Amino acid sequence: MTPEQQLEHLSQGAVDVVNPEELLAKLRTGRPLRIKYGADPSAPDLHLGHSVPLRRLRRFQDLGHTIVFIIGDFTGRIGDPSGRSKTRPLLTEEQIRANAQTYAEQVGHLLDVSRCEIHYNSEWFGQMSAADLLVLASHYTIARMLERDDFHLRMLRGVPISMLETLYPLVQAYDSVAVRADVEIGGTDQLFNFLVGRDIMRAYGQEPQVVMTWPLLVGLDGEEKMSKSLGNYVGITEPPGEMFGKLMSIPDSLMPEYYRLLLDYTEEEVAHLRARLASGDLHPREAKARLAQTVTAEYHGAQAAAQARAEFDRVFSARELPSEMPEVVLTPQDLCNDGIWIVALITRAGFAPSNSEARRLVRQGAVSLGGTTVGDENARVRPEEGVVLQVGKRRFARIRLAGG
RNA sequence: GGAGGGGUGUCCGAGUGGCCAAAGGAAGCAGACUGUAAAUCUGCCGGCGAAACGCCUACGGGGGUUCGAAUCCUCCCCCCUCCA
Repeated sequence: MTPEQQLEHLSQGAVDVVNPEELLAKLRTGRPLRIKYGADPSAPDLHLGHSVPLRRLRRFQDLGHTIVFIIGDFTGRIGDPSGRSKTRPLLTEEQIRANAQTYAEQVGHLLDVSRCEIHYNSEWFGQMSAADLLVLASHYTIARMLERDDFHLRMLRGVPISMLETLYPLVQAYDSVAVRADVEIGGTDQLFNFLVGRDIMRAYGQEPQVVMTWPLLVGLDGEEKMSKSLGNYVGITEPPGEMFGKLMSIPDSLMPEYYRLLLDYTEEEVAHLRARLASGDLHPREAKARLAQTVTAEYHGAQAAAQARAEFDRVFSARELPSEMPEVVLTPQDLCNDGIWIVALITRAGFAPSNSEARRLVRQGAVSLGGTTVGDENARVRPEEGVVLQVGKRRFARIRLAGG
């Protein structure tokens, strides 16, 4: 590939490239570029949102460039108290190592980790003196820091901003200095931080990194960005069935975006997809199933993905029982006298966190045993071996009777 | 340092002495429908309990006033705004 072609290939779908000429110049040197990617040491559960930039990193890697992961263990150990509602728990060194390990494993689904450089930013911040930190801080101004949209809004809304938070962008920027990054990539929410990186690199006499950002993947709710804390995510290590099912639950309106960010559809291809959906040429359900199957296949292989799809059709379209389900073992004592209380059975199966919740489910007609709805919350039941308890549309368990 | 405002359920947010397990919204769950765990509509949505207009827990934390407090007093912790 010529440098021009590489530029084209690498920036496909990017929102910001600051700036393309610099990247082209770097590519023309022919040397492997150093591509920085910051990893959060507190979130070892990678999800499809992370996969968007990770897939871009793969393109860089495939072209022979060097991926430099930076694990923010230094900052992770300080913790940021300003998170208002949820104070982030401080991480110990062991936790961070463990997280980094799982992180690497998960990234391994998308990249050749053995060819990546991995750094902990405590490598350089651990040595840094207070004086050094002040020098770093002197290179930036409060006014510029508060330009950041996030801070700006918080100021307007009266939401607290800690001093530490204002230091974060600088710390992150200095990471770029430490690893001599050529390019830093991430989500659009990182644009400001990345740009601070350019300024700080200049301040330390380095050529500024090229900054590239991609859209944030919207979560399953179709509203907020995908994140673990919002619970609207698909983890990349989730089993095929879960992954497929979760993807089938996205609002129809989200499909084009998912095709674009997860399947690398170009604008033209996305437009074509929209057209086919609008004309009725392609059924939305079919489009979503293909999306779900393709994504699932990327992490679990084509066969597992096809199975997940078949299973989904079976349970939700044909309303049949899933081929596999957890078991609940009942002992003779559980069934003593007149059987087991239906509510107790539900909580035993783990389908409700409290008796009250289980009662509600029964009242709402969500519970069935062996295909027969149990509508009386005070009912006592005496299930046979192998009978299936179903709660709602998607929770199933097979009853097993223990010997004696 | 001074003055003022505020901390409510998973989240946002009303509530200023009993009618408050606490309006409303979001999320979540369930039912109907369907093309799916989409969309839409309806219901539920602290716990315990056979049930109760029953008990327990809950409105930043402690103490107090009162027959009775999310609501009043007091001390403490935390946050915001303006001034310096």
